[in-house]
Amino acid sequence: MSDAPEARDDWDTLSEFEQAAVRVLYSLEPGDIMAYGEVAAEAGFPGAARAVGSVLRRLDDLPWWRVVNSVGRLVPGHEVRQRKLLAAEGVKTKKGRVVASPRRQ
DNA sequence: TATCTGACGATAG
DNA sequence: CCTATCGCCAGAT
Repeated sequence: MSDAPEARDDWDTLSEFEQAAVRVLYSLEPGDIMAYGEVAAEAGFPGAARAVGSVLRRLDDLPWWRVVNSVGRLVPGHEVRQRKLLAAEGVKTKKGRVVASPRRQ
C-alpha cells in the first residue's frame, strides 16, 4: 500500500532535507500545485527553493509536474508533458504558465 | 575545506 | 512581458 514516503527503497539514503521534501511532495494530491519555495518552507527549510529543484531532478519518481515556480511557470524543458499531466488533473495552463496562481494544498 | 552546479526567487531595466 | 543579475540553499566533487 503505500504511497508512504518511508516506504521508498532509497529512504535511508536520503538526507534530512530530502526526506522532508519528499514527504511534502507525496502529500500533493491531483490538482494541487505548489511552488518550489512553498515546498521548501512546508518541509521546514525556508529559502531552499533551489535545493528542492535539485531533489526533483535527482528523484524521478515524484509528482514533479505538480510543482511550478513562484509565478506559475512550468518546468523548463518539460512544458509539453507537464501541461498534459496537469490537464489530466484539471489544472489549466496558458502560455507555459498555470492559469490560476500556484497555491493550494 | 573549497568550489561548482542547478527543474529557484526577487528585483531592476 | 522578457532578459539580466544577484542572493540563497543543499548536494556533489
